[in-house]
Amino acid sequence: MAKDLPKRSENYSEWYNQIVTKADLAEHSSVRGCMVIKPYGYAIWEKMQAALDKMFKDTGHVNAYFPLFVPKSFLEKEEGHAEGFAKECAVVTHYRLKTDPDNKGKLIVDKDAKLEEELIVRPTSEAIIWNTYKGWIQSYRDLPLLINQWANVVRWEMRTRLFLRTTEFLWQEGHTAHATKEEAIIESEKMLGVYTDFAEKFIALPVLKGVKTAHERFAGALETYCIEALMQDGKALQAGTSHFLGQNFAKAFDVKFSSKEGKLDHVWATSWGVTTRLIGALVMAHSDDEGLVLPPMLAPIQAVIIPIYKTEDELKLVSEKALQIKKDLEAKGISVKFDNSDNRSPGWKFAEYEFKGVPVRIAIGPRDMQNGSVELARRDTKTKEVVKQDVLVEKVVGLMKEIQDSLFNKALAFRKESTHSVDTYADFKKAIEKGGFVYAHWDGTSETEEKIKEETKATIRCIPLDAKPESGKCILSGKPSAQRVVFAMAY
RNA sequence: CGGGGUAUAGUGUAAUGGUAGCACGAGUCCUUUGGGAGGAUUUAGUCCCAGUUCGAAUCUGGGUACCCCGACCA
Repeated sequence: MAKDLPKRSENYSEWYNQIVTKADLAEHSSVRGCMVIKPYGYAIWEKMQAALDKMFKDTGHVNAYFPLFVPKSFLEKEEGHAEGFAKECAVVTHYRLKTDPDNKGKLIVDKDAKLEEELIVRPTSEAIIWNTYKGWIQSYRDLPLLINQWANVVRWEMRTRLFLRTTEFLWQEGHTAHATKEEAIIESEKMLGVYTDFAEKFIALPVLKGVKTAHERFAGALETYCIEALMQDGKALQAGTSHFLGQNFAKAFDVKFSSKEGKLDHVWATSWGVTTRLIGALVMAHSDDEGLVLPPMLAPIQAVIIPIYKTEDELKLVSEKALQIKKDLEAKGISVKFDNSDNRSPGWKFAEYEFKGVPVRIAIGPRDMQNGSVELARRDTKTKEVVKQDVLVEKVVGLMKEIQDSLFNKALAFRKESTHSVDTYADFKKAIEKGGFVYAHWDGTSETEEKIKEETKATIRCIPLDAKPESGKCILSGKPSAQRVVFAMAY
């Protein structure tokens, strides 16, 4: 392997780091904890954005944009929220620099330019948004208010990893206001459903829907819904969250509406988000020891055409055919790259596009010109076949769906074989050691949850929404439990 | 934020305190092209700031960044 990629089985985290950097998705920037998302990685994000944005619009949401800065006093207003985020905030204290009189060419903070009130770089936007919503909502006629924003946020993390956890990251955050509790709960569950559809249909990643325990709940929420995915190393990754915020923010920011009956009441809120972390999930879910594997629905390049030739004449003939194929495929909505660069050998190109996870490769050379064929290779299974040119378009269109489905089914099968149910603490420890999702009974207390985390490092990923009630005994305390919850080692 | 480690050309790596070298890459030219082609030639580097020394990539102090292990987390 010319890229010298470590095997997943030998060093999973190094394998991940190298795929991200060598497939040109992202690199470390010279700013601590921050990454540069490179064009190929950003193209994946743009495809995610396009798909999600449509799903949000289709469910009645509109986009808006709120400021990057949050006055400290706003962040303070919702107590739980403030406590939860205080430890990881970047704070702006001054608004001006000046040249250093003692050190020419250097800039220093101008002490005279201290802000009256510090500004927090948003770790999330509830505070600034609810402060704004106060002016927008007076009547039940203003509700529901269904707004999303695409933005960057900053959370000052101790340890960072490309896409999975960086100091600054990109996301979308939906913030909605409703007249009734029921409607807000329906909204937060609906958006969890949107995330589930997106994960399964686009990322080809099966996810568990559930609610977080009190301990893992979003700061300021009454209920946090989540989708949890399983990565190939057996660790869980939270892929999206949706929060039912109750009236906490409405009360903190005094957002009231008058109902049809003329009664004043605080509105009910939700917020929900997914981040560029999804790109990390995508990499860890499908890629293999040969590099990145992208599901067709999110691949920036869905098919690459590589010409093979010896002479100029051959190149001309092959190019004509290749361009025709490109046009035909594009007419079917498939994004195609024809790589006719002459400074790389075909072999090099094969390896390169394989590493970058392009789902389908079409090679066409003089031999194919004679036979009316092409060589068609798929990235996920690494299989090749020779197909006739006249059925190629149809074949590739079919492959897009086939590869997408196959990736999902493979991930689903992996999750199935990595999911276990246990009834004793000893079995639990063994199962956690092996990795994967572990269903076990839990007595519902934070004490038990924390003790299990201390002893095994496993956390409760979620209380699954679709689980059947099943009475049993808590694996640690032996106290009664009404249903199993999902434990795992997590990112 | 605590413990440990690392920092040399675009990348990866060498160099007892004494001429900074090698490979890959990149540029140019020629031959090549059905699974990471070959030759010729050119290119470029000691993380930053101090200190010790006749002399520092090498020793000392400080800074910064990255990696690993913990605590925190989308």
